[in-house]
Amino acid sequence: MSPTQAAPTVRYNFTETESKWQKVWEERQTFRAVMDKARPKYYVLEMFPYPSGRIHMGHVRNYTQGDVIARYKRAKGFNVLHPMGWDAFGLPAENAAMEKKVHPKKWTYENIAAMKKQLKSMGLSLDWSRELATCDPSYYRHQQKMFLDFWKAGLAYRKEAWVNWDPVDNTVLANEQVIEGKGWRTGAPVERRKLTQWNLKITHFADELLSRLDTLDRWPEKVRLMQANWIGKSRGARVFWQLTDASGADRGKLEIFTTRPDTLFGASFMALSAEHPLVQGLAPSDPGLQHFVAECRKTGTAAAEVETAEKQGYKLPLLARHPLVPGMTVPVYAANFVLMEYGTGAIFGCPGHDERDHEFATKYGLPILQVVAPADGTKLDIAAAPYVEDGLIVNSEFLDGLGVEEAKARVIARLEEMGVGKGTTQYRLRDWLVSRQRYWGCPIPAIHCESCGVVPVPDKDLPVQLPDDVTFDRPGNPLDRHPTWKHVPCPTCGKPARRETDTFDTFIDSSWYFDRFTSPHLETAPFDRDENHYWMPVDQYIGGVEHAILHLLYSRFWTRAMREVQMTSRDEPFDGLFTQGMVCHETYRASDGTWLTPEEIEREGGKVVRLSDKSPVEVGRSEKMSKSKKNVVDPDEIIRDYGADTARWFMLSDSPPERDLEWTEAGVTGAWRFQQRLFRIASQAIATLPAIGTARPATFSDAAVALRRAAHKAIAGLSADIEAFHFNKAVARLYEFANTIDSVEASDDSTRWALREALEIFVRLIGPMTPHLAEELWHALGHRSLLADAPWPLPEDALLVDDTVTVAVQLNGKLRGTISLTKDTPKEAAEAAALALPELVRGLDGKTPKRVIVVPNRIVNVVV
RNA sequence: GCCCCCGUGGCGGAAUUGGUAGACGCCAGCGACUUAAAAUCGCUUGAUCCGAAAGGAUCGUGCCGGUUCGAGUCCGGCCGGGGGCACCA
Repeated sequence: MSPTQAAPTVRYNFTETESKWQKVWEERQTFRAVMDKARPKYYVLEMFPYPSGRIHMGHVRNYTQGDVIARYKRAKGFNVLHPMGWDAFGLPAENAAMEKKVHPKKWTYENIAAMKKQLKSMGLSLDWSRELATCDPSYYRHQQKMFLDFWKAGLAYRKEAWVNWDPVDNTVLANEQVIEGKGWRTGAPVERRKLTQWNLKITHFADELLSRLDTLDRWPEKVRLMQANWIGKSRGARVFWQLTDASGADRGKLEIFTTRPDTLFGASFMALSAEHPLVQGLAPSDPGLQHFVAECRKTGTAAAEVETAEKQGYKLPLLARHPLVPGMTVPVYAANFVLMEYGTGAIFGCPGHDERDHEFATKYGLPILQVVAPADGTKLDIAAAPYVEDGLIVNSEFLDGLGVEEAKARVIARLEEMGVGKGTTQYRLRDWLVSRQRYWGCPIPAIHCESCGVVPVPDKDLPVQLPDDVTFDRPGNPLDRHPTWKHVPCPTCGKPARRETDTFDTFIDSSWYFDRFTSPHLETAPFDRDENHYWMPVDQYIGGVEHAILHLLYSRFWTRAMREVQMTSRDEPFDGLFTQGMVCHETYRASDGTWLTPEEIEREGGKVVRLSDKSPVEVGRSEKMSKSKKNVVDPDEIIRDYGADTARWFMLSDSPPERDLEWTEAGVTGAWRFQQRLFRIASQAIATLPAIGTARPATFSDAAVALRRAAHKAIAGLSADIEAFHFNKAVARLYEFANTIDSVEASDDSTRWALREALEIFVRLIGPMTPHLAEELWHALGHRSLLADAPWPLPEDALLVDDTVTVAVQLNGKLRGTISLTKDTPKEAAEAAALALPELVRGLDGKTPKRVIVVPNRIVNVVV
């Protein structure tokens, strides 16, 4: 297109334009979701943020992806629910209270206000009327009620157990929140403490949580695998061993769990956890054992420690009678490598076929028996190394000659017959420990009474509200030391009693917020059944992979718990899940080793130097943006300098959304230039376009047809890309389409008509990604309605297929050239055309083809 | 240790079911416009070799091997990077 003479450079004023359209969307309540059973719904949700104070680039990426889906589905005619809220309870608020002397509530709500403003500047198609914060009593009162229902149904219980204690946050942690022996937030090595704590019975659903993973076909394989491993199902057997003391007197039964009952004839000792009740019972009268138990407790659970820790045992004054070999007894040990939490806290040692047992037996001079032999007859030195592979059973009476799997079945049958064992399934998953000794969380609605025990808070007294007047001048739980809050009469007998001062793990808050979004203002129940039934499940959930186990498993559990108490009939909360990658940036280090922010450096030639004194800077690899490495870029500044559309466009370009994205200055300016270029192309073209609604020409010029093909193919391609979360490909496709539009010479009426069509399509296609620019251009094209309300364009099928195709011609699989053929040219004709290709003739060098393979519309391969 | 994922130009990355490897973008280089710069526009850009040029040849998707008319894609074995779990019996 020829620019008008001396045309001033058209500049797109994003600041003005973006706030203009944001205001229009807000005034018209464009994105407000209302239940309409006549229309298909689509629920798009991004994991809601913790109100830390400012949004970061990870949020920008997450919400941009969600917004593309939401706006696209909306244009496709779905009734879209796209809400936003705040995961507002949690420790940072308490830490701020201690450091900055500001109340957690004030701190949290100020952060929410600041972040809401930031999110609004991104131009997200959110229904803000459904906003919620989990720290609001109007939210957590329902949570307390649900917990009481679960308690009544036997899904919540109190138990004394060895638990993980985070010494920095001064609270217990659930198993899922201990990563490599360290607290998930603090990174401090966790300690073992024996405490009575509230638990939710997630293990009740272990099998279902595992088997239903197979049906979640719109979840990443990786997440399903991680959950499956976490649940950790093992088939095996429980075996009962009769215990005696040295004199042969009966000392009761010992139950062990094993996944290798086939090796039972190889048993040479029993090992019990130091926390096993039997050991605990013997310890008081045995100072040596007491000392051993104390030593075991000291050993941490950190990976490095566990790896290097030597196997230790303490021989108990007991013998165990082999259930299948009359007269045979084995010694019984307390051992440091047996976990109380798994199985029965006791194992039988088979050193011939287990690494750990082998190490233990070698150390204590216990017999090492071979009961499995390699199927190929290879002789083994079983004293030197255990044999853990598959093979045939030997030295095992009725099991001899059987394969491992068959032997397992046979021995279980025999154990059951004799009443000394049974086949069982064991899970690695433990119940969810939900008590936290912290203030800024949802109070657990229970009351401890000396005579009545632990009693639920009556419904009429809900919600149990957090008191505001608390102090943070000392470590520990402010609720516990509050002068009056915990002192209440027992609801059952009326005598003085004590309120539970622990609060819930904040992962409970996030286990049902998606349900609450379906009727966020309902006071009488967590949600309206009808609304919930219409909107749920979440059709597309988007968030970080770091919640693969934690939040996503807890939410799946909570949904089932609600089903158990008849609140819903649903099994699964999230139909589709997408896990986005992190936002990374190069790291910079000054010569003195301190980290520098991207603003503190500059590039001079090929060198990177410090802005302040031009000293050299060491450029490190790209890592996740983090305050400690200072490699952060503030979304606010990007939006101010380049606009929300540029930030969004860059987030979607280049990197596939599930992979990590490297944030670069060059990438952002590139995205910005494209916004400007688009605006220019469109603005210049619009002057030459026929008026809106001009009748479609009867015939099209070749140029017009080519443009129309490009436009309609772009619709089909882009739709497919968005549905598949291939945003980077969608962006590339839009670049190509823009290049095509830019190169058009609109020299006749049909081409000008096609150009308007192409621009209108283009603007609608970029709508989900750069909504402000798209809305502005839509308006400039002459539309009076909002692009946000415009339907997605429909491609004309006839324009999606080409009438000529380029076919590759190969000689022995190597490309010699290409030929242009009409689509669906018969094989014979294609072969003839290929054989006539000069490059092929030259390559053939007079030889006769032995065979010609023709793949229609694709390739002709000539073999000699 | 066990389980899983990923290795494609200077970079981010494309490439239906095996069928023209490198789309699109970034960076870089050259040129146009300009007094100049910025902005913008145009061209070049996997490697090596032959040729003045047009053009041509060979190699090339981490490495080795296999299946196939044909392999980035499938199979086997290595090497490298990342993630999850971890004394789970």
